[in-house]
Amino acid sequence: MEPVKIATWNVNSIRARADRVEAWLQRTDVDVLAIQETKTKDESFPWELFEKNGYEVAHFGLDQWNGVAIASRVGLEDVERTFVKQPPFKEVAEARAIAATCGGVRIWSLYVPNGRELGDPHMQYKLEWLDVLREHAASLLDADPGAQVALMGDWNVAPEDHDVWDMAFFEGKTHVSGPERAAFRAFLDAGFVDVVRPFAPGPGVYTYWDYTQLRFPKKQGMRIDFVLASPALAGRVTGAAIDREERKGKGASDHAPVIVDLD
DNA sequence: ATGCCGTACCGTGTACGA
Repeated sequence: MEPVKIATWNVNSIRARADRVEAWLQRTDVDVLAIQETKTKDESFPWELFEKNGYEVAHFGLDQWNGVAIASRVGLEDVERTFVKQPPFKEVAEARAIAATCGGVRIWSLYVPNGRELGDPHMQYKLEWLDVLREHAASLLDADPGAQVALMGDWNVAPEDHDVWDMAFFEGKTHVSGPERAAFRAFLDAGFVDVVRPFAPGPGVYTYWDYTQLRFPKKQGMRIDFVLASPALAGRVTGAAIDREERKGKGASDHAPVIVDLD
C-alpha cells in the first residue's frame, strides 16, 4: 500500500477555525483528518472548504455542541454515525463519534465526554461511553484480527502522570482519575496501541493547553488527544507528531493536531 | 517571542469546556 498520512484535531468550532483549518490542510498535506468539536449542525458546516481542497467530508452535528467529522482524499465509505449501543446523555445519543473507511483504514473520529466534575452524572456517562466504545472496538478485532482500525480524537483522559503539567493541580479533578485511566487502559488491553507516544515521548509533551492563565507559553498542558491503532494498523506506522506550532498565535484552537504516517 | 479565555446561542447573559 502507498504511504498515507492521517491526523486528528479538536478544532473547537469548524466555522471559527475555517481559515486555519484550510491553511493547515494545505501546509501538512494530510490524506485523512478526523475532526472534533465542529460545534455546528450540518446546515452550517463549511462543506466547500473541504471540497475545494480535494477532500470528501462526512459530518455528524446535531446542534452547537460537540460535532465530529472525517475529511479524506483517499476515499470515504461506509459512514457510521454513533457507535453500536452508544450511551445517550439526557436521552440523546450525542454527536461524538463518526466512522468511515478511508484508504482501507476504518477511521473513528471521537470526542469523549468531558466528565465535568468527579461525582457529576457526566462522569458516569463518560465512563459508560468509553466502556461501550471499547466493547465495540474489541468486537471489530474479534471479527477480524487483521482489521486496520484507528480510534482517534479527543479522549479527555490523561493516562499517565506526566501527561499533565502538574499532578497536584489536578488533584480531585477529572481526566486523571483512576476510573478514567482504567477505561482508557482497557483499550490498550484489548490490543489497541498508542502509536504517537513512541515518536513524541514525554514528559512535557502535550496536545491541549487551556486558553487561560498563559498555559501555552508556560508549557502547562495536557496530553489528551490520541491515535489508538489496531495491531495491523500499528504495524504500518512509520512516524507521528504533535503539531504544537498550530497552537501558536491568534485564532488557534486550544488543541494541537496529531499526525500519524502510515507505510 | 508561544502572551494574559473562547465558542455558540435570540444573547447585552448563559452553558460549556478541561
